[in-house]
This record gives sequence, C-alpha cells and structure tokens, in this order.
Amino acid sequence: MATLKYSRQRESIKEFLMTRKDHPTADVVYENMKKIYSNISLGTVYRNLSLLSDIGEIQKLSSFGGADHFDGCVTPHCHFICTDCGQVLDLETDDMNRLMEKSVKNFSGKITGYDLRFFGLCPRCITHR
Amino acid sequence: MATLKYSRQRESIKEFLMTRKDHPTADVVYENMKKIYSNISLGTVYRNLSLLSDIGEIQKLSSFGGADHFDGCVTPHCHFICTDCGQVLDLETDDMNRLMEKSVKNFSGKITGYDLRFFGLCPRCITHR
DNA sequence: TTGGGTGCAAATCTTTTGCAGGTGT
DNA sequence: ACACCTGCAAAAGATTTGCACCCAA
Repeated sequence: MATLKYSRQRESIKEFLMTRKDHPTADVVYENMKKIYSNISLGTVYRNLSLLSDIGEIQKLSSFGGADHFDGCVTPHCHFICTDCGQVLDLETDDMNRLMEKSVKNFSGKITGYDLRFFGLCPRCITHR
Repeated sequence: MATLKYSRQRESIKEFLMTRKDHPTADVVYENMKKIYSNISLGTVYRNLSLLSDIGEIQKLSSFGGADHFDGCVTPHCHFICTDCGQVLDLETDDMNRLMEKSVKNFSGKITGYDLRFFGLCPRCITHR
C-alpha cells in the first residue's frame, strides 16, 4: 500500500467537508475549492474524496439517483433523503447496531456494516404543499 | 399524467424481472430482451425500467458503486451487498417497519419509507478466503 | 386519428485515468 | 532522488433525450 503524503488540497477538502452540515457532491466541493486553489482540477477532487473515504476519514454516500454525496462526519448515523427537493439530512436515531444484527435471519455470510436511509418529505417541503 | 398504453417490450421486461432472484442491471435486462426482440434498444429498456419503477411495479436499487440494479419484488425486504464480489442478495429479517418509525428522534418531516442495506462477505466469498 | 411507444444515435452527466511535470519527505 | 500528487484533457460508463416512424386504443 502506498505511503500517504501531505497535500494542501486534500487537507482543505477534508476541512471543508467537516464544516458542512449538508452533504455536498464532488462538484460542490470542487466549486468551493476553486475559491482557494483557483486552478485545482476536478480530477484531484475526485481522487482525494475517494482516497479520504478509503481511509475512513470521510464517508461516501452512494447515489441517491444523481451524483454521490460526501459526509465529513464518520460516526454512524442515518440519513434522510427528501423525495421532493433531494436534500440529504442527518437523522438522530436510537442506536440500531444491536437491532440490526439481531433482525437478520438465516444468513450464512458475514455482515460487517449497514446503511440505513429514510425517504419522505423534509420539513420545508411539507410546508410548501 | 400520461395514459399508460400496452407495450410488449414493457410486459416482457417486467416478467423477466419477476423470474429473477438476483437483481439485474439495465444492461443485463437489455441483453436478455435481445433474445426476444432482436432489435430492442437500450433506450427502451431504460425508459421502461424507469416507468415501471415510477408506478411501483418494480423497485430500483440505486447505485452500489456501479450501475443501478432492478428488483421485480416490491414487497419490503432488505438487501445484502457483498463487498468482495458485488453480488446483491435478498435478506430475511424480522419486520422492521415499526422499529424504524420508532427509532427516529426529533424529526419534523414526514417519513414515507426506508431502504436498508447490509454489507459484508457473501457465503461464497467467505469460503474462498 | 391521436398520443404514447420504439429504435437509433447523439448528448449528458458523473467519475476515472494516462501523462508529463510538480512537490513532500 | 523517489514516490506520491497535481492539472489537464481525454476516456469510460451509465443514463437520458431528440427525432422520425410505428402501433395500441
């Protein structure tokens, strides 16, 4: 495995993600990084997002129909996706780890993790109806 | 909303999905449809998969990293994705509907559904290690 | 007859990758 | 110096869309 070397770009990307409560796509990260590094490339953003999520410093939220979203928060939590506006929100829940393990029946594989997403209307979209 | 009109292609696509226990991608559906309609187009397959999932006759499983998968079974059930071979399996679980609703805290939006996925090694990939 | 459905091909969107030069250690 | 990292641009993969023709109702 390759040795990790410091890079300003990577540091900034990680910092940026940790300050955001929404869950930006690669493109949004790119637009924001351009404010700091005017000629950073989209490829670099993708490479670093992918690298950071590989080493577990950020979380990649795969496709809700469009582009992937990235989450600077790696402690386990669930997400809510608004079916109207597409917004991705964090959700507070009881701890579900034990629940999850116990509820699976008749499976001889090995479960190492899970991903739970809720769908519906976010507070704002409910109001607008 | 447009009136739905019969189409042989759509019927076949739905039938095909219902006979499959795995969760084929659009491309796999396309390859199999070509056996029946030698010059069916990929666009038609995508249009119908999208239409069928809009009206709730099939289920679209968005991106596990690659192409979307489609499930002819619409009764609620969880999925397992093998992190080694990428296979998607159905999983038997306790009924989780009530569990899910109860576990969410402090959320003022409206939850209408959820999607639960487990990750790990499938039985076959465990053996090969 | 009319509006949805189809095949075909081009376009779009997202993400990955090859390459030559730059930079951290 | 060596290996990783970057910008750039091209490529790749998945899905959507415009168009002219076809077919179910």
